[in-house]
Amino acid sequence: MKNPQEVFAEFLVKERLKVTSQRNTILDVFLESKEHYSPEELYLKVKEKDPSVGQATVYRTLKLLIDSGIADVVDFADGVSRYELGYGKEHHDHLICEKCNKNIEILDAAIESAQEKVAKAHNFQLTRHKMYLYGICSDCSKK
Amino acid sequence: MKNPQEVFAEFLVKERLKVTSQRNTILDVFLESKEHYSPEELYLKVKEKDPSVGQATVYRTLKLLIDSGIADVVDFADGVSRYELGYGKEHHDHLICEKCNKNIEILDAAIESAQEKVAKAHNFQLTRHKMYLYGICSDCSKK
DNA sequence: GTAATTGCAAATTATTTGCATTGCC
DNA sequence: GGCAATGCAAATAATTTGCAATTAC
Repeated sequence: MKNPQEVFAEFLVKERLKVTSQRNTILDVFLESKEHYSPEELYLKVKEKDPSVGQATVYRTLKLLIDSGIADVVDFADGVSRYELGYGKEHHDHLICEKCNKNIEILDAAIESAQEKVAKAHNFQLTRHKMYLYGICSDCSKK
Repeated sequence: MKNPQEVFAEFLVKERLKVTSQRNTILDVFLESKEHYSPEELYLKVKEKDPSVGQATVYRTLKLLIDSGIADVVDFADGVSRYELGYGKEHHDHLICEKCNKNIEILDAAIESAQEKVAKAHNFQLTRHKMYLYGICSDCSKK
C-alpha cells in the first residue's frame, strides 16, 4: 500500500497542483500527530518546524488533504473542526467523553449491519456515515 | 402532554427568567417551521412577525430552547448550526441523500441497542449520540 | 516563462458580549 | 423597584480571500 506522502504527491500531480515544502511539512506534522488537531493547533505545530508558514496555508492544505482522501473531518462538537488520518485506516466511529474529550475509536459489526439494513429499507444506497456517541467515560464519572 | 409553549414558560419560571413577547414570538416561529432553520433564517422569519427583534435575542433564545429541551442541534455539516424540535418528538437519526439533500428521520431499535451495548463495553455513560447515514436515495439513483 | 503558491493583512461569517435602556414580576 | 431582557453596535473567533512577491515545473 502506498504511504500517505505518495498518495498526496500523486494527487497534486493529477490536479496539476504543485508539490511545495510547505505542503509537505504540513502533511508530515499531520501524520506525526496522535491527537485530532484543529487547524489552529496544526498551525502551531507546523510553525515549530517552519516558522515562516502562514495560517492560511495550513487551512488551504487541510482542504487538499481532505480532497485527496488523506484526512477526514471529525466532529467533536466542541466548536472547532478537527481532523484525523483517513487514508489507510479502517472505517470507525467515535465514542467521545464530554468531560475530558477522550476519544475512543470503535467498530461494531452489529451497528454497521443494522445501518445497512435501515438504509436498504428506505431504498438508500449508502455511501458513508458518521456516528458519534457522546457520554462520560469511566475515569470522569468517578470524579 | 404539555405543549412546547407551556414547557418553555415553566422552564423560564423555574430558572427565574422572564416571559417576554420576543421569546414567545421566537418560539412560535420556531414551532411553525418545517425546515431546519439556522439562527439567521429563524431571525429573518421572526422579523416578519416583529421587526424590532434583534439577532442577539434570537441567539440567546435559541440557547434557552436547547436548555429547556425544546430544541436540538442538528449537524448537517454545511457550516451552519441548525435546530429542530426535540420536545415531544421521539429521538431519531438522519438518513441524508447526498444528491437532493432529502432528509429522512429514522429510528431503529437494533442500532440504538447496539450503541448502548458498545458504550457499556467501554464503561461509558451515554448521554446522547448523533448518527448520519449518507447515501443516494431511490429517486436520485433512478436518474 | 508562467501559472500556482505563499504570507500577510484585510475581509467575511457566525456568534457573543458590553452597555444603556426597557419592561416583566 | 429591581433585576433580567433587549437592541444595538462593537468584539471575538474561525475561516477565507485579495494581492504582490515568490517558486515549482
